[in-house]
Amino acid sequence: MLHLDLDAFFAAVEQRDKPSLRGKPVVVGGVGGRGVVSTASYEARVYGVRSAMSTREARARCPHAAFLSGRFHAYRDTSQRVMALLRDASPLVEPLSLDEAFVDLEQADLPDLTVPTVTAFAERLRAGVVEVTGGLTASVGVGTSKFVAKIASDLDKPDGLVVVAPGAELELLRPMDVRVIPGVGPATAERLRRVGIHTVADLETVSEDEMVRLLGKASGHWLFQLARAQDDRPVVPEREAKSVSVEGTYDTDLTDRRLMEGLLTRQASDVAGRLRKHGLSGRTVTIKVRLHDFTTLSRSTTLVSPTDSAATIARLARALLVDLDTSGGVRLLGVGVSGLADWVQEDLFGETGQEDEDEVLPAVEVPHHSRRAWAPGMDVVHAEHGRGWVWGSGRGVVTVRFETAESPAGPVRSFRDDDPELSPWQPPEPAGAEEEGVL
DNA sequence: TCTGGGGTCCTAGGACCC
DNA sequence: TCTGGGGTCCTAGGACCC
Repeated sequence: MLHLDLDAFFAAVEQRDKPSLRGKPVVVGGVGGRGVVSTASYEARVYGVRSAMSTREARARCPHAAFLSGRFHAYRDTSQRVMALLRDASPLVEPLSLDEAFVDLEQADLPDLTVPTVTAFAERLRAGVVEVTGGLTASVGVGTSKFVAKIASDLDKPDGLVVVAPGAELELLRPMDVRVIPGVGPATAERLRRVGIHTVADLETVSEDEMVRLLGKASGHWLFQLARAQDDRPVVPEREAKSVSVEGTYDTDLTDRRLMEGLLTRQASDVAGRLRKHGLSGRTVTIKVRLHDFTTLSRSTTLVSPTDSAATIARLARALLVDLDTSGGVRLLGVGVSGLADWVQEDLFGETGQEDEDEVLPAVEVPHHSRRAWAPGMDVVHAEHGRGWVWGSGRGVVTVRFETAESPAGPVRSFRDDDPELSPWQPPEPAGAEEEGVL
């Protein structure tokens, strides 16, 4: 297995494209008041600038660095060249991000997998990266598993190569801090530290039961394996997306609910656009709200069938916000869709492809249907309170959320599902296409 | 005015069904 | 009136990765 990692990728692309930045500290990341560092060039790292550090702190540490917000099309373009190079070398390539990938060497066209052979192969790949990227360097690790290859690629950065010979894995790992293990972050490391586990060697002395008690089922079993360098995960070239989301942190905390609703509406529209672009739709809509004190809340709701409609996602997102107390101020808002399907729901509301975000659904009274299957999020109804939409149903009760002029996600009322006051809104056409109870 | 944005995976509790 | 399990789906939160 081979793991390749492009060195200080975003910053390196900037230095490649702007010669004046070469040899100088470059920081790519959020440049706003609440930005964080995405990548620091090695020149900036000398001053202690690190990924995930606030840009404010990075500026304090290295005021003369160039602070850039990033050009993602350039990064994507460069990444694609590297991935194409890797796929030339082996059909089994698994990109982990724009700057990282695993390559299955068993599928590469190599005479054998001895250390000298894979070393020469890896050096050719590294030279290839410099060539196709116009001068970027990569660090590469090779080992008998993903785990070992990934750790190896980290050992001689930047522009390095480490090949771990079969059988040498544990000797290499044992003295290392548990934090080197992918999946062991600050919280897990702290839990382990409290019971006196600092190194992989320490970890190896813990029984599997003990590990599960300490870290839970999945992590416990997994870490027990990794402590023994046991990892047979295959290279998975294509993964299906499981969610699509958009979020934003604002320079000053939000307090205006109408503004929050407007921002969620915009984000919903962005999410819907990305869903459509990839031919996806999803059933679960989630909002994320980070309060002024960094408390992070999420609220979600699941539709009967998947949607890619900006109006539907926006409506649900705004309604999910209603129950949250945001009076202390909100620093982040986000909208996501999960439960993805690779098909799109028949256009229930007769909406056209280019729906209007602030579209007002036509009010059409239709005869009352008793014992109808009310579909949360999908059924729009009329009652004396105005137009509303079904928020939940079951046990003969339908909950309706009404849209009012003051609030797009207004008051909630419950009805018996045969309440004559409820009349479902239905698309004006097509005639004869009525599907009673089926949504 | 510490603390981004886009993701994945796991856990735990409750509803619901058989 | 008291008392089963197992499985699945949903929601909320949290850890983690790049």
